[in-house]
Amino acid sequence: MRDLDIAEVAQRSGVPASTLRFYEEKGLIASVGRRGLRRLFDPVVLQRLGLIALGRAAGFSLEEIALMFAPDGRPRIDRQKLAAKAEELDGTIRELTAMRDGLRHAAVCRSPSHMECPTFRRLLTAAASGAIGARRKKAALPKRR
Amino acid sequence: MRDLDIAEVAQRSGVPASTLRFYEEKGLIASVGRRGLRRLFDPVVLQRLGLIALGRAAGFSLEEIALMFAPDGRPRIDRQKLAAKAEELDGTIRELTAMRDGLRHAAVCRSPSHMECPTFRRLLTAAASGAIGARRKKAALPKRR
DNA sequence: GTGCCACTTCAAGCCGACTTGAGGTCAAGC
DNA sequence: GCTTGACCTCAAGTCGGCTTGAAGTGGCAC
Repeated sequence: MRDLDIAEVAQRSGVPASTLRFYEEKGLIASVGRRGLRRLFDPVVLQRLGLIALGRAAGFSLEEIALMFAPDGRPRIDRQKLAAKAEELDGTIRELTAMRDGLRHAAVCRSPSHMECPTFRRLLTAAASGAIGARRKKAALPKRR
Repeated sequence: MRDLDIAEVAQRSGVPASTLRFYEEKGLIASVGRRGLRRLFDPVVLQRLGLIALGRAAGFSLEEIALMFAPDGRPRIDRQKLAAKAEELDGTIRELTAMRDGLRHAAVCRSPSHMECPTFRRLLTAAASGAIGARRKKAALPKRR
């Protein structure tokens, strides 16, 4: 397949051109050349963008993701890091599950005020102790066209 | 109990003084007066900080949390919002669970490269489709002294 | 050959939740 | 009464991941 210009990559990947330039600047992707000023990308960049999206979804930072590609551009995915991230996710899942159940209870609880509900108060204690202190970003909805 | 100065509140709550001032500015907490320049807080602020921590842990923004207190300062917690947040968490939990399982598999997978592993490729597809696009913040470790 | 306009660069802006720093004040202990 | 230093204010900085805007360029259709 022939090389793609940035608009084509954007269209096929769903990643905005501005983000592609940003990723190139950060060394996450590379263009194979130019036609005039315009970047040309090898179609293989699409797979790479997929890996980047996966890494982001798994909670890796762009910097961490960058380290997962060898200088030659081949993925060099570290199984230990994957396992560590899986463990991290597992912890987060447990916290979120506790929080979800607590919220669900609080939402239907018949105590006159939340302050009098033991379940709510347990949540409060847990939050104060930092046991469920994970701060999460809102899911940044992928802008699919 | 007598009023507390900001250092006492910080110490008892684990919330830095700078954050307490910030929260006051945002209307999340209020001081009851001053001794000279220094803020004095009613001890009830500690409970309030607990609620704020809980809200943050549940994924509410400071702005949303501010709306959960009536002008008189009493919590006015909306059961619908709690239920909605619980649903949101539930979705996140499902995504994270899929991701965790995928990562775990990828970490032990015997395929020569991740690209040849069907499980990994499935994850890739899911991430690309936005089905698991939740971006989460790292848990901001509570600075307990 | 010339006009269009999608691309280019570079700097700056944005978001949320705070933190940091400079410079000022004042209650309390000596 | 004077020093001390913990507090005060206000502005600016930080972090990550992008987006936006102004000003420039050059390939391609006509």
